[in-house]
Amino acid sequence: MKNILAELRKKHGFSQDRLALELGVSRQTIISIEKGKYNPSLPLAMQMAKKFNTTVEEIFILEED
Amino acid sequence: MKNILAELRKKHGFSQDRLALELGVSRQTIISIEKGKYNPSLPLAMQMAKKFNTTVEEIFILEED
DNA sequence: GTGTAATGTAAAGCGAACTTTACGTCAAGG
DNA sequence: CCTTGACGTAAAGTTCGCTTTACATTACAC
Repeated sequence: MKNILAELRKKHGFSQDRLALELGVSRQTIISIEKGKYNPSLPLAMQMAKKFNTTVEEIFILEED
Repeated sequence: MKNILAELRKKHGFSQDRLALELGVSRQTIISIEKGKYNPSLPLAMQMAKKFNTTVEEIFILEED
């Protein structure tokens, strides 16, 4: 899974810290997801899509196994 | 989080067993998600959307806290 | 040069997602 | 009847998502 979260976040003028706050998660969580260390949970992914007025599929790219 | 997975699955003529097989997860996982016991991981949710030619947002409904 | 904002790493701990195994129910068909 | 398919529950174990804390780096302001 790749994602364009960092790009989207910057485009909307958020710091990692502020985004974390608004999504109700820790800054570590944002960093780890942006860096591809792990995938967000489904509800978190959906909150992100909602916040940036887009869809889960546009932020996260499903790759083949 | 609510979801219409069971409905979609039946509409496409899959048993829980067969869907699990095609998604590469256990039948327990399908049952638990349909019953709302827990949320799927993001990649699993996206595979489901892909399989049913729809989007994550149409299968899973984000609720407020 | 000292502060402070933004980004990053690391590690320990907790609960959630998922697996495997095993057993129970109920309906339909032979 | 008895089997077989589809659905369900339960419990124990592993891995992953997320938290908290603490510390390092870079860059820009004053």
